[in-house]
Amino acid sequence: MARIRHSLKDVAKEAEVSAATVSRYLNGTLDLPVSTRTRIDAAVAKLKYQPNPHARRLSLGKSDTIALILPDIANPFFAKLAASIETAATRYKSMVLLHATFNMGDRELAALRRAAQNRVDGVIFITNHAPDQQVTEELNAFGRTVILDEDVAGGLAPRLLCDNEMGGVLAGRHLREAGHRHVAYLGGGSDLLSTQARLAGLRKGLAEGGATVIALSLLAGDHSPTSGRQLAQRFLDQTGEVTAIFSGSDELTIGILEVFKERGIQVPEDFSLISFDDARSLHLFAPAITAVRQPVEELGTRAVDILFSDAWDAPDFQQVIETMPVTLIERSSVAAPANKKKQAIQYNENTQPNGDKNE
Amino acid sequence: MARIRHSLKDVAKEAEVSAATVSRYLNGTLDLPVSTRTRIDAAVAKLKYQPNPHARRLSLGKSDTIALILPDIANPFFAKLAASIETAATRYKSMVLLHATFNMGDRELAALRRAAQNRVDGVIFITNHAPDQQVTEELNAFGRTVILDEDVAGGLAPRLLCDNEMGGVLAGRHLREAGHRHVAYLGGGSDLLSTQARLAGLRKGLAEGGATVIALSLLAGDHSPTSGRQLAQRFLDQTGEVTAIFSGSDELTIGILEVFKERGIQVPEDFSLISFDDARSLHLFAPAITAVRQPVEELGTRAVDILFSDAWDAPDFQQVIETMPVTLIERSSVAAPANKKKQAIQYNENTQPNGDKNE
DNA sequence: TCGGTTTAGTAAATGCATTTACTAATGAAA
DNA sequence: TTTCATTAGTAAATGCATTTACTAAACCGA
Repeated sequence: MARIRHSLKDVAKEAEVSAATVSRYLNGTLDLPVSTRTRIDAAVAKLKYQPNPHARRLSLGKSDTIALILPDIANPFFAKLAASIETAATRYKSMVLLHATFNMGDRELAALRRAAQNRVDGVIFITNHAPDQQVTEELNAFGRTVILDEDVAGGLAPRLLCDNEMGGVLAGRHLREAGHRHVAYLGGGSDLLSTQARLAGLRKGLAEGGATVIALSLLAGDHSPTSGRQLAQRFLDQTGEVTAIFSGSDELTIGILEVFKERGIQVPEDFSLISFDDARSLHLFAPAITAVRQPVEELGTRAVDILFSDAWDAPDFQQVIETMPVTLIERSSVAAPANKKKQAIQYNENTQPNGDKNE
Repeated sequence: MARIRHSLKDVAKEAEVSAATVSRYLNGTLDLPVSTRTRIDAAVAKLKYQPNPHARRLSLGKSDTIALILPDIANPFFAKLAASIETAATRYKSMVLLHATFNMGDRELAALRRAAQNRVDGVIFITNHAPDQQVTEELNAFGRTVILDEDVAGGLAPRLLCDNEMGGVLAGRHLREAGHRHVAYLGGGSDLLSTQARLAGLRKGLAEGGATVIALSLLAGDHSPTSGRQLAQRFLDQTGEVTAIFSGSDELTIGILEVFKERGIQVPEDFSLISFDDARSLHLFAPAITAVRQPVEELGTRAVDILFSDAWDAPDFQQVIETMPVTLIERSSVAAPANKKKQAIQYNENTQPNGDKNE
């Protein structure tokens, strides 16, 4: 029942000094003789004084708060990211305001506006689609944003991404070493820079050593099990010679596995599979799923560190792109390609032959 | 580059009225003739006026913000809860401040204090351990808290829980019907009311129809894979006649399955298993895990509705306990008990751990 | 003792929206 | 014509911490 709130003025009266004195003493901007100090301390203790944060923020124009804008906190990858961000923010005595956008432009815009309006100390922005111009503008207008996980074309802010291309390379190399030559990438939208980087990496990894490979890419709008299901269905309708799948996220993998399970398709017997993110408990899946793991924790921590770094005035800080390494976690979803005769495929426009070195 | 911020005064000057007029008009507390209205609208548009939220909050003493205090946002169950809470809060034009406590009393205390200090409009409090007195006091001192998911003894706040006892009953009944008579509950601390309710339910469900049963309970401090591993290890050391396990959460289930996998123990051949929460993709596990599902989404939405309901002045509102129904999702982790009385106890120490631990 | 420097503070302005209590002017009814 | 009611507003107080610019007094050295 700590009902009555006391203000600085009350403390000042109690300690028989001015409010300014109390404020400055409490903020360490004023040295005082022991006697005064004692009186103020006593008054603070007696009245259980705690500065009113709203007044404080009004006065200081800042909020001890950062905004975390992300597609969906129920997605385990973002949940883990959020966890490490929250923990890191606590170290900077900052609180975290959560905004889920579901990749909808208007929500992204609303969240950004709200953040700016609230004078948050910084924004961590994560999106899974190529945001429209308005969003980018709002983003750029706000001074202190870190773009995390997915690049935003035209965004004027430091970026922190995982090494998407390397992820593709690791997957491609691993599949090639298992004997695969025809691989499908089922992933997020083709307008995403991460998609492009991963695909490029995949091709590179597959082609290492001069193998002739085909990487088919089926792309979906978002990283969700629902999209995964759709992609899996489309994939099964036009699989051709493909023997392995590189999935763009655990979320997609879920959908893919669901469809496979329903149709009685076996991994890795029928198709090998590599996932991306490794934020779910893939090691307990049937079969345990091999995946490219993003360094989730490090990404979150580092994003906050960047936000609170004092390099923001540096000339090209808004241009900085930082990349964190990914690792391949080998489990049981990759095997040698099945030796099954299938009908020849017609490649549609999505199909891109790659590599033509000698062999 | 929306650099210059304009205040109410600027708008007033521009529209040639007083600040009070603008404020009252904007807040709908003042009817104005069209001419004045037009001038104000024009001024607002021209200056792109947006009220300074800090000033607003200082003035109103409220914050359009609720605090969500939970053990760990990386836990999928809480992540889903957070997602539905955030969505619901948005409907009330409220933002969500995230605080992870890792079930540590001091963090809970700090988060609660911070919330109170920040004059948040409400708190949703989730804990997984029996909080100490200080926490309970702080909780009670704050006027508007909903206790979610796990009861807090002595807490003066409306509670919203799932029907834990019914969860136990459903599990017990299902296991009994499969032929099990000796079941172990591996769950959270015994001081948790949820644990007691589930155990009671489990016994009830097992005993229905007059069967003689034994429910062994091994309890751990927290709902984490690490605890799950420990419990599984302890369980395997003293399993006795037990043929089935009821796990207190998906998190514990993860740990249990990891240990089983390492030791080559099969579910459901060696032991049947039922999990609680169903917030992970248990349907893709090997085997697909039967689980008691909590209505996560409804819990989150309802918690927010309670927070913003206007029943807070009602006499016994602080005493209300609301319960939501759970459902049993049958998958493939429950089978008839193994017929192996003897070998149940001794497991070869030399069994090779093979799976990787996630993390 | 003069001039300069610390020491120990303080008054007042700043950040800004909200709300209460009030006035001035116009119109309408008696 | 007087009076009441309505319309169209406004001044000032409230919420509260912070910071700048300043003073009064004590102290120190020459």
